[in-house]
Amino acid sequence: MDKTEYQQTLQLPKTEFPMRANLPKREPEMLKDWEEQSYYEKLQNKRKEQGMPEFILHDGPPYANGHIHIGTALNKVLKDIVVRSKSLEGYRVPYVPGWDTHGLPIELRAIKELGVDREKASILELRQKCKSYALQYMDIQRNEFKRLGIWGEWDNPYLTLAPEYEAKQVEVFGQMASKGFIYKALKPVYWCADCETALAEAEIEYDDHRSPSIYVRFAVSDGNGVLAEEDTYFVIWTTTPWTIPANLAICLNPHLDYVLIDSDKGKLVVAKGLLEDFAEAVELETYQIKQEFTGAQLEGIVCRHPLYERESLVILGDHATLEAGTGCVHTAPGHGQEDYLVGLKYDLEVYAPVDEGGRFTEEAGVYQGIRTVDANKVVTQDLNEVGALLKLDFVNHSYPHCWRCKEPVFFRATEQWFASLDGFRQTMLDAIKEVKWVPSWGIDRITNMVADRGDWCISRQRTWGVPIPIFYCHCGEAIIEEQTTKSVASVFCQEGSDAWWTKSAQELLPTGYKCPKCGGTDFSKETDIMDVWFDSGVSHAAVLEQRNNLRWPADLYLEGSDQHRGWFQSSLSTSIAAYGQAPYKSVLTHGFVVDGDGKKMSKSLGNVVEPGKVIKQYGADILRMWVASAEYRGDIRVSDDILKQLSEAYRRIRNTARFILGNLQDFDPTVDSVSYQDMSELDRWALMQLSRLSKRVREAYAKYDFHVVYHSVYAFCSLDLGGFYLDVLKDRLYCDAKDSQHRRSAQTAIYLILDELVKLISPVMVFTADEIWQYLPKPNKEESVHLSRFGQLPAEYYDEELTAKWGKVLEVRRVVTKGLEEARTAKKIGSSNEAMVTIFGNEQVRNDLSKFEGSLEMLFMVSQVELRELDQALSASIGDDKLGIKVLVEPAKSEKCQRCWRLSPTVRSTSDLPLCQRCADVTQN
RNA sequence: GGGACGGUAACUCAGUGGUUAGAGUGGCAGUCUGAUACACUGCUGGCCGGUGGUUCAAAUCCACCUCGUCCCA
Repeated sequence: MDKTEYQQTLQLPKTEFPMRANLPKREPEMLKDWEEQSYYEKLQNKRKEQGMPEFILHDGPPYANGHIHIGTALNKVLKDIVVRSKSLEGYRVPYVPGWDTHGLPIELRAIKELGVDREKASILELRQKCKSYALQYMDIQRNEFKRLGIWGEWDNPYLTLAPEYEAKQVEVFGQMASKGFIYKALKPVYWCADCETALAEAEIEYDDHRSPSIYVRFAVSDGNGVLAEEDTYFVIWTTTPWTIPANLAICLNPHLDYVLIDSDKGKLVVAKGLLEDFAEAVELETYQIKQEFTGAQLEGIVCRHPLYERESLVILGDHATLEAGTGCVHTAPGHGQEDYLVGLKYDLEVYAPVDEGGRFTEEAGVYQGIRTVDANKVVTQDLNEVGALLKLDFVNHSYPHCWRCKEPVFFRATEQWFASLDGFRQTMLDAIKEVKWVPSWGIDRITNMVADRGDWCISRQRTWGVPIPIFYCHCGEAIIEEQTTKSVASVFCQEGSDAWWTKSAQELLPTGYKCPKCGGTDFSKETDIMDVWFDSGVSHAAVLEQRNNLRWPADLYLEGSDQHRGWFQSSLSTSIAAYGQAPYKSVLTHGFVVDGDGKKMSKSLGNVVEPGKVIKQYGADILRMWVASAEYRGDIRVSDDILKQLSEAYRRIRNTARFILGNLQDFDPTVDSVSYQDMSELDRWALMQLSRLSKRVREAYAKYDFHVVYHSVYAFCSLDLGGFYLDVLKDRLYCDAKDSQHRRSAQTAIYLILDELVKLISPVMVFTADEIWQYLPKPNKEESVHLSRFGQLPAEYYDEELTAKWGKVLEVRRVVTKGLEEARTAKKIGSSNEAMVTIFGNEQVRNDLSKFEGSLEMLFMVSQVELRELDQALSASIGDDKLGIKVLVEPAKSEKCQRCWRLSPTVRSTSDLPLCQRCADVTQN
C-alpha cells in the first residue's frame, strides 16, 4: 500500500458546510426562507403553546425619515439579541417594531416635495403627502432592519399615524386633561421664525452665534426717595437688542451690592462686583462711587423706557448675578423664561410684540414689520440716537438653534397648551425609584431631569400631527371633557386624525352636545397639533395596552442614553399622568457609535460608517458580532480595522463548527453516542469546559453583557478547542477504528459541544448559527436553531475536579510546546510527532503527571514521553522553575507509521507493513 | 459654562487595594499540508490618559487636570 491508500483507511473530515461564508449573498437567501416559513410567527405560537411566560421589550420608534444609520442598527441589533436570548431561555418574546411618523421634519420635506406654499396647499393635501412620505421611509427602514436579521412583527408594526394609535393618544390626552394636568397659558417658548412654530426643548440644539452686545442706560423717572431723578440711570447689558422694545423691567439681585457712580457718561447704577469690568467695557474715562445700596433697597424705583413713553420697573430676582453684564438685568417677560417667571411676581404683562414669522407687530410702533434678526441693528441705532447706548460690541457665544432648519431661535410668548409637570412630578420621582436602570447611573440622570424640567409645552402650530382635541365655544370656553375626547377618539379610530379637518366640530362632538358653561352649540376647533414627543410618549398605551399579545407595563425599554431626556421621559410623563405608574420595569441604555479614534461621526469629517456598506462588504452577522463584541454602555467604536478583526474572529468560529461537522459525517447521535460514564476522560474534560462556557454565556445574556458572550465563545473556540482539544482529538477521530468507543466518545463530545455552541451564538450570529444548525446531525431538531431552547446540560458534566486535574497537565504542556518550538527552530524536528520528550519534574509534577501515564504522548502530540526526576535534568533542557520541571526534546528514534504518522516502536511489530500496532489492528479489521 | 459617563498593548476586552498587569486579534518568525484561501507553535508588544494625594502597598481609593461622548445652558 502506498501513502494515498492508507489515507483512504482514515476517517478524514468531510462536510458540505462551506468554509467560505459568503454572507452578503447567503444571508438574503436565508432571510427569504425564514420569511416563507414564517419562523417568527412559528416561534411565537410555539412558546404560547408551551405556556411560557412573556418578556415584553417595547420598541422605541425611530423617526420615519431617511435611511437607518449605524446607531439605529446598533440599537435594533441589541434588541434582537435580547429577544432571541430570552426566547432561547424559553420566554415568549413578541417584538412589535414601531415608527414615529408625525412631526416637523417630515412636514418640511413634504412641503418641499409638493413644491407649493404652505399657505396655498390644502391641509389635507399636505397631510396626505406627509403620510405617504412617512410610509415610504417606514418601508425603506423596515427592509433595512429585516436585512440585519431582526425578527419581529414586520407585517404589523405600530405607527403613530395609525387611526387606532391616534385615537388612543387622544384618549390619553383626555385623561391627563381630566386630571387637571393640561392648561393653556401665554408663556415664552422657544420659537423658530423660519419654521413658524414653537419648539420643545428637545428640538433645540446649541451652536456658536455672533451677537451684538450692548450696554444701555435707563433714566430714573421716579427714584422712590432713594435715588435722585436727575441724570441718573440704571445700566443693563444684553445680547438681544431687539428685545429692548419689549422691556418692562430691570431686575436686580436683592442680596448683591450696587453702586451709584458719577462718571463722564452720567450717574450710573451697576452691581459693585462688576463695576471695574463695566467701566472698562464701556470705556469710562472717569468715575467715582457716590453711594452704595443693596439690590433690595432699590426695588420699586421706576425708569423710563428709552424708546417708548413707558415705564420700566426696578424689580428683584435671584437670577441677576455677577456672571456677566452689570447685575441689572433687562427684563422682557414675553421673551425670556426667567423674565417671564419674575414678571409673574410683579404682575407684569407677558408682552411679546412679535408675530409667528418673527416680525414686529403693530404694538411695536415704528418697528412694525421688521424682522427681529434685522431689528438688532435698527434698535441699537435708535438707542444711540436717544443717547441711551453706552457701548456696542460683538460676542461669539453658544446660542440655541432650531434642530431642523438650523436657524437661531428666540423666546416668544404665545398661547400654548401645557402639561403641568408640577401636577405629577413627585409621582414620577417616586416611580423612577421602582424602575431598574441599567447602567445604574441612569437613575440619577433621569431623576435630575425630571426634577428640573419645566412644564411641557405640547402645542405645535403645524399641520402634520395629531390635533389637540379641544373645542372652543362661542362664549370663549375651552372644552375638553371625557365625553368629548371619547367622541373624538372614536371618530379618529375609524377615520384617522384627518377627520379633525374633514369634519365640523358638531360632527366630532357627541350628538346634541352643549357648552357646559353657556349651553351654546356653536363650536370651533383648536388649530394646534401635539408635540411629536407626545405621540411616541403614549406608545405604551397605544401599543402595549391595545395589542393582546403584549402587556403593560413593559419589562424593558432599550435605547440610547440620550433618551433619558427623550422617550424615557415622555413615556414616563404620560404614563404617570394618565395611569400613575411607570410604563417600564427596567430601562437599559447604550452609548453612541463613534469612529476608530473615538470621534463622533459626521458627514463633514467623512468618518461615517454606513450599515448598508458593512452588510454588503462583510454581512449582517459581522455587523451583529460588532454589536456583541462591544462594551456598549460607553461609546462604541467602529472602523474598517475593527470590522476586519471581527471577520477574522468570525472565520475562526465558523471553521471550528465546520471541523466538527466534518468529523460528525458518520455520526448518528441516536445509535453512536457514548454514555458519559463510558467517555474518555479528556472528552469529559471538554464537556466540563463546555458547561463552564454555557453557564458563563447564559449569565452574560441575562445581564445583557453581550461582549462577555462574544469573548467567551471566541476564547473557547480558539483556546480550549482549536489550541488543544480538537488538535489532540484528530488522531482518535481520523485513525482509530470507525466504530471504536474511543472514536465514538470523541464524536459524542464534539457533537454535544456544537449542539450547545450553536445555540449560544445564535442570538448574535443569527445566519451562521442557523446555517450550522441545518448541518448538525441532530435527531428531531427544530426547523431552525431560533426555534430551539437552551437545554440544561447534565449536572454531571460540571466536574470541577477534572478542570483542576487537567489544568496541571495543560501547564506542563505549555512548557513542552515551548521545548518543541525550540527543537524545531534548531531543525531537530519538524512536526511534533517526530519528537521524543523527557520531562524532569519534582515529586509534585511527577505525581500529577503519573495520572496521565500512557496518554501524555497523545496530549502533547509527540511520539514518546518519559518522566524522570528533576535533579537528573540535563543542561540542554528548557524549564519552568515555578512549575518545577525541565523538558528535553530529542528526535524520536522509532520508525514512522505510514498511516497515523506517529513514530512508534510498535511499527512493523505485527507485520511487515510500516504500521504501528494500532493502525495494523484497525486496517486488518 | 454645568452635569453624567468613559480613557488598560496597534484593535476588541479581562482585571476594583496585595507577586513581575492578563486573553485573543494584529505584527514578526516558524511548523504542518489529513480543518488546506485551513490549522498549530513561539516571539513581539503596556509611564493602566496626566499630575498630586491617601496607604506598608494604587490600574484599582480621593482631588485636580486633560481628551472623548451624551445631556443641559
